[in-house]
Amino acid sequence: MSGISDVARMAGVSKSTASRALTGGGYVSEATRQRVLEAARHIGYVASTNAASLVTGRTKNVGVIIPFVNRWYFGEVLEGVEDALLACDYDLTLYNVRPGTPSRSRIFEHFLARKRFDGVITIGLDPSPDELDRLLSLDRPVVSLGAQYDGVSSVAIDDVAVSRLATEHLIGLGHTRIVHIGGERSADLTGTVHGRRLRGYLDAMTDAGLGAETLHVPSEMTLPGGYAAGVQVVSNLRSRPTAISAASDEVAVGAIVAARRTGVQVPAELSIVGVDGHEYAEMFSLTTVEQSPREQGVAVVELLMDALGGRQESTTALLHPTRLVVRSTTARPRT
Amino acid sequence: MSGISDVARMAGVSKSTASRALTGGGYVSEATRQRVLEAARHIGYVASTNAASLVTGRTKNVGVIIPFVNRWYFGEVLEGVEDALLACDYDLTLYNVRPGTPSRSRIFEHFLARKRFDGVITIGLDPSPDELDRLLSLDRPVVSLGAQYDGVSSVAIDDVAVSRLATEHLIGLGHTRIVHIGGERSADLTGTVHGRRLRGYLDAMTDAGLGAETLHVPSEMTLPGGYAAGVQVVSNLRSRPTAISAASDEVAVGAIVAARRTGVQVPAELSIVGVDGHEYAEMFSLTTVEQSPREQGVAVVELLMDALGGRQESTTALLHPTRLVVRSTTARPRT
DNA sequence: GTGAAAGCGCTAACAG
DNA sequence: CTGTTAGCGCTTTCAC
Repeated sequence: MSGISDVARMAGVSKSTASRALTGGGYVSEATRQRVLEAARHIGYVASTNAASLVTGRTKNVGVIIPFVNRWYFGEVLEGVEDALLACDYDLTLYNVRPGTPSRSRIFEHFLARKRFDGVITIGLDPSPDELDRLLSLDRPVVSLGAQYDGVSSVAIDDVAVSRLATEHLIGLGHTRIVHIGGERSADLTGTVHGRRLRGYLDAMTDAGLGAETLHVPSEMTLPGGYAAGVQVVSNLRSRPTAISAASDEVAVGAIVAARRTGVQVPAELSIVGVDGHEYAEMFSLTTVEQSPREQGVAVVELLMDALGGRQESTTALLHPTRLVVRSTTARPRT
Repeated sequence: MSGISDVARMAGVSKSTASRALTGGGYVSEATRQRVLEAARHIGYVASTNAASLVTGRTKNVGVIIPFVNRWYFGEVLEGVEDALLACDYDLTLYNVRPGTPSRSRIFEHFLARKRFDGVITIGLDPSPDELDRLLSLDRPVVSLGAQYDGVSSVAIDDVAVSRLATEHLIGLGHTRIVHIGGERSADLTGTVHGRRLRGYLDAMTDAGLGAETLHVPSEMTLPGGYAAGVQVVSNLRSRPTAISAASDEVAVGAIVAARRTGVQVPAELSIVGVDGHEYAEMFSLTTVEQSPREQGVAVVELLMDALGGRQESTTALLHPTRLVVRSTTARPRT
């Protein structure tokens, strides 16, 4: 448990000089700096971030608020964020706010208030007005990924465009009976990811003159969710579509599994396209629009670092460059 | 940014009395306590954990070291740990140490040394001797899940028994050509999860007099890993087994997907059994030995809390109660 | 360039 | 039961 005074004594300087040499602030002669560094290394000195925080107000820690850890997209983003944060010498404190759980409110009411971080990153968060209030009243920079609110810089995907692209791909192949799986029944078509993706589908259909053929089957944005919806879609032989536009890759994979269990070949008899660039896409012959969640994580950290580095006013939204790569395994409808 | 002195002033008491009332240490008259609490609530006072840590030495934070976030088992455990930690009023700092990455060494060498936690939880960590050294020299309680080292309390699964059970289930159905997918080629059969699971398979086969029929196809413990191995196993028609014992559910699901793409029905023509209790098991008709990773996460937090609460000597290993529930969808071999 | 002193916000003896 | 007095380990004016 050696402190900075030990280092100072060993190097034959005062605490303040040692501090300057270690943190890089103020003037220190090169010779002295070396001596201090050497001493620190020798006794394995590591500054108590705690004590430093107390005086500087900066914690070298950021809070990450994330609704799910165990969904592919979120897990992937989290790993990207962690990596990028480490590179900047920041620790990451995890706040897992699963919607509707008691821990979610405890986090917003209690844990965030401790302000053990210099800034906050929210991943795909859909905050209630109250939650948003608390977030903003933290008086720390907040950046968000995949959602936009006033006063918060964000990295955003153009969900409408992305989903539209997926749907247009299907239309381009000649499909007309295309159903969309994902989102909630009466979602607003702007405020949520699945809502915007539903919108992209609707837009594409309408533009292609297929507005009347439109069908939306709601589902949770998970693999089991996609499975359940897929079972429903495929089992109804009368209305069975020739293609499915899924709101996410997990949903799409679930739908594929459902189709296969029912004996429907994918993509031969049924074409399915998703959004995200899931690493399992290949295995399931899934056509998908690539998004690289990992890169999104890195991008949002960069944005936060900007905010921490003074640029306080940047509450502008930044559109993440979407790589619109469609893997071409989808089939034309049988005529 | 109101401090404890503001609360004290408002309640008409001294800082120390306010502190006692707030933290619950020492004697305070009920009347005073109420007055202080009221004042604190009124101005929305939240103690600076930082300052408190500086003097008490306790951070109300624990570090979680985990090699993967985006594998089902790990994600699930992480969510369990987070929940349990919140319930104890602890923050969770995430250290994602993917094997072989540069960030891994940076974490062990640099980040852990900051000691911003009261204790550490390692999840399925396979530390090098050097890493283990650093962990132990942290001078903080360390508990582990799924691995055992000297000087560290742990929650452990009986991997050998679990895998043996899975294999015996297959044998009981009448299978004799059973291959095991998982683990590395020359893994030691004690030090790693996949090694022990391989061992359980070998033990079961040997005990059933099938020692000569033994076949191990190595794979990464992931869905794509299981897929690749599954393709290999299924495509070799000559040696094609009638059943597969997989080292984890992800591997098993991968193998199932591989089999289906090759036109092999599962479980009709080929029986596959895994270990973990994956939530997708049902969807893939996977027979699995249930483990509830989430509960394991909770258990390991309990163990850490014990260690934090004084019980310093408890470096004993604790066996996690394994729920050996086999979902019976597996089929007998065709005769 | 370097050192002395003054806290950051809080808790923990120790008297009263 | 409550107030006073010291610091926790570090950074930061401000003289020198």
